[in-house]
Amino acid sequence: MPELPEVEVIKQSLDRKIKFQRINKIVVTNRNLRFKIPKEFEFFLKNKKINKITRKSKYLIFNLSNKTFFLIHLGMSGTIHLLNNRNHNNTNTSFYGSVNLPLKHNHIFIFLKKHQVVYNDPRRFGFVKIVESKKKLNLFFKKIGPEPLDKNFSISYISKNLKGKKKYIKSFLLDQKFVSGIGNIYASEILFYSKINPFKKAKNISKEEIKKIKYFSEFVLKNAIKKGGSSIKNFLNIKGKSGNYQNEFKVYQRENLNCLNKTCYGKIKKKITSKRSTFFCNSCQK
DNA sequence: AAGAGGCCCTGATAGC
DNA sequence: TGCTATCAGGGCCTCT
Repeated sequence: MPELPEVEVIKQSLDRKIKFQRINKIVVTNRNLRFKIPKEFEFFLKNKKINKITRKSKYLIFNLSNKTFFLIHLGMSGTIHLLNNRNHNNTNTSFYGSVNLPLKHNHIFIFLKKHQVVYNDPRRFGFVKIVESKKKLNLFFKKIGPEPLDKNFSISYISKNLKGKKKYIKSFLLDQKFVSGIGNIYASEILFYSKINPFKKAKNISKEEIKKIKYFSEFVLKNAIKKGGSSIKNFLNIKGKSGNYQNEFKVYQRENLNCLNKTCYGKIKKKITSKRSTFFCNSCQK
């Protein structure tokens, strides 16, 4: 579900609300996420203070008091719910008095002094990870490429990686080892702004096009963050509010509609590659 | 060895 | 109404 902007929105509000609180208790009701939650998970988190919450690509990172870390990846359908202890009675009813916690698929409950953090994930493609040191954290993220917002995502880095590659440019944008944080929605959107056909092979992407990819990757993600992320189905920030970026989509889920580029009379097409829908204008994306 | 596809899982929606 | 098929914001693993 969530790509970088949605995770960033969650990160910002979580950091504001639960920073400096201590973890009093953990309850795991289903350990079978993408990876099985290890036995020592609860012990690892108990009594640790949350110093701050950060983000790297699509991962939420809880920075804990003893220089350890706790990561959450939301997969396709994961959501975080924050319950305020003042407004509920510990029986999963409501938070902030208005939005209900889903009835099913609440797998992890983290009890803090003032709040409860609840991890919900119907499809269970998400996962959590405990990391014992900064060194191990760096090692883990070594497998993952720079974000579009990162200065390492440079023209020369992109050129070097695309060189001679037969893979479609869209697959590249989805490859987290090359660039991290972009998912299926924003890949289509970025290529539309860049006027590049998603099925163009990486080796045929020109220098000018690389510049556009770099520019619009950052542009699209930053805009999406500003709008509170995209809410397609069930993305809500921790206050239960949906994002607005879905109203800005130029191609995603706009199959057979007119191209929104004012000078173009094309229609938006949908094509599947590696089981993922790809949306594009076959007239102005060359 | 790069790159495509299968698979993990539940829920919403479309079509008959 | 009730069934079946298809599709979803992801990423790891296997096969060619």
